Amino acid sequence: MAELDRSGSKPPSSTPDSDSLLRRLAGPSVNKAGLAKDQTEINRIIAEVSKGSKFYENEKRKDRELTLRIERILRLRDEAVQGVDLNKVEQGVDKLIAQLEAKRDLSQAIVHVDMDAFFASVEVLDNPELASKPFAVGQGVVSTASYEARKFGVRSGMATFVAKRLCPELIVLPSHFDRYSEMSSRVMSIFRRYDPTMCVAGCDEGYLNITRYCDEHSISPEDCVTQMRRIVQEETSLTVSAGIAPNKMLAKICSDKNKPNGQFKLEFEPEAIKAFMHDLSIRKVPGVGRVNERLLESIGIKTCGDIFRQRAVLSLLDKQFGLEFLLQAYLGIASNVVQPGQREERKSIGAERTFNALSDPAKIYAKLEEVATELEHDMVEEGWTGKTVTLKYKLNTFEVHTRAKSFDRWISTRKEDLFAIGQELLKPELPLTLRLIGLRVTKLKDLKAEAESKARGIKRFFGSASSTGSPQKKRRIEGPQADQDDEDHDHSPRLSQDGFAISMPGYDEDIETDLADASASHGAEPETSLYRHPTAKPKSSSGTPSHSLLSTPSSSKGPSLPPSTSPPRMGKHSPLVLNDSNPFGTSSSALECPICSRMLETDNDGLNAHIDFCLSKQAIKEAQAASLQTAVPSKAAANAEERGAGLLKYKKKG
DNA sequence: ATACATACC
DNA sequence: AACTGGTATGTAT
Repeated sequence: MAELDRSGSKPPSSTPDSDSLLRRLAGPSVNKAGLAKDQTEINRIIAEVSKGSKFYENEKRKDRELTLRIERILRLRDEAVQGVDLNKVEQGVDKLIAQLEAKRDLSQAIVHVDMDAFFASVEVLDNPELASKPFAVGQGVVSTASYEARKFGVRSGMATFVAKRLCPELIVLPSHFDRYSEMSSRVMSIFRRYDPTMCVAGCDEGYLNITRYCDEHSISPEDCVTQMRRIVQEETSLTVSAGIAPNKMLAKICSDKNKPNGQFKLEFEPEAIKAFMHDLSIRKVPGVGRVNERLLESIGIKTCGDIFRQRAVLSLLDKQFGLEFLLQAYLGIASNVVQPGQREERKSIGAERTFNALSDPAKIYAKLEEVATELEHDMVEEGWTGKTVTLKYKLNTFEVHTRAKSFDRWISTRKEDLFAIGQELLKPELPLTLRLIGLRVTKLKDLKAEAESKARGIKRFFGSASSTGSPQKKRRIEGPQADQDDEDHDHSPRLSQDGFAISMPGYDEDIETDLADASASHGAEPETSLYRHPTAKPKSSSGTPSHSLLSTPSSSKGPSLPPSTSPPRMGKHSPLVLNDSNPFGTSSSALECPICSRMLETDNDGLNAHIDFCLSKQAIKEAQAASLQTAVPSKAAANAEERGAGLLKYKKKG
């Protein structure tokens, strides 16, 4: 039954257990450093262990679909090539190549740093006995395997029961996210000594531009990185690998070259770079995963050098492969812009949870509510709202589906409302057996930025010019959309700033018990219900400035909407009784905050700082309060629909 | 606008 | 038995 498909060029007939399926099952991070066992043997064991499981069947399905897709592409290619002068096509591509080449910039020294087996290394710090033992971090799924475990074929992303089969001695540890987070911050702060504007890419990686540091310290990039890695090891006992190259893509590929505890510098010469890329597996290019690897392989592309050889076909199939992206990979050209991830770049926020398959709607809704609670927490904590809610669910067969709904108002972030929207999306699908449910909000609006700009406005109103030198306003020109990067097609991951999911057990807020009908819970919610999450941390006030507005959408991005907002409801206490005769005077001892009316032992600067803080909290609350009236109607409508006895009922299954 | 797939850590 | 979670992006319709 397990006949391997050894044909190179013809459409592979997807035998069960085809080569590609075995590779698929082996997980995304084969090709990673450190294996000893024969990979085909490993693949065999993995397939054997997974056989018959739902997961396995789903992988088989996806593999079949991929095979069909390849057949389609090959047909497309054969048609496209008909009666075409391939030389002409190549000439066209060569022009494009020349244009790309002209953009090559070798002036910046970019470093990609990557901590070695990060979670595992931290575990060793906390329990040295683990060193030299095969172990893995992560419960159901391996997050990180120790190098010892990797020798057995244990990989991140692998189910732990499979890993156990590959390595019966394997020790499986739970994750300790707080520890990783702490160590991550410590290491990152060392990196920042070399480039204060470094870009953190997940909890164990980052990009630095060390050009300036090297200039100022008259040190070579290699020595700089050697020193940096040594300091990390001295100060944290963690090891880091690094790649040094003229851009982010190359640096990332290079950091993998001498993986545990090593570094690699690429020559800053076009010829050296092209030679480096020429024999490199296409799979090493960030953005080319297993699927694209197989797609490209089907048209004869395994290495980056092959991109050039097949440029005519790629040009004809530009739509499916992305010619320019691949040519840049072939040339080793990519962005060298290194910036800290910007808050305003965030595109979505969500939460999801996997559980043992459930069919009972009540239980499914309970899970949905958990997820809504978690999402509310994150959205409030981080100050976001948005306009589109997407429900995601995974059947017990591992098939994934999504259902989305957009609003023309900013949605409420109350868990009851998120839950109601999710319920509305899920209900019509219902008789289902699910193993995962999730909610995600997109079309975001940054309530913190808004709050702060509001704070600025109010401050101005109070005349607190405070020339005496209150906290520098980081004036940041927003007017003319300053140049923007003219070529930062950044394909590199821009992952969560702190890198960690907050899915820790223990903060589950009380789950309200209205599973069936969320409408019960809102009507007369006292305003104070918005004041949950009193755990506001004072850190927030330092953030970035920005512009105004809240709630009503009008133009979703318009920078300068007039604050049609009601002035902060400081109402009751508004009289700003500052000090006797000198309302805006400089130094005084006891000042009353006009917002929260607390008496503060501070001077004017201190008061201003406090007002900033107070207003930003206040504005967030108001924004959320304002949006409360928003999403609710949709739910009301949904209820109306249901009650409306069959006028417009959702299609019920079965 | 929505659904789905792919990728990355 | 058992196969994550969060975010971004591209493509098709």
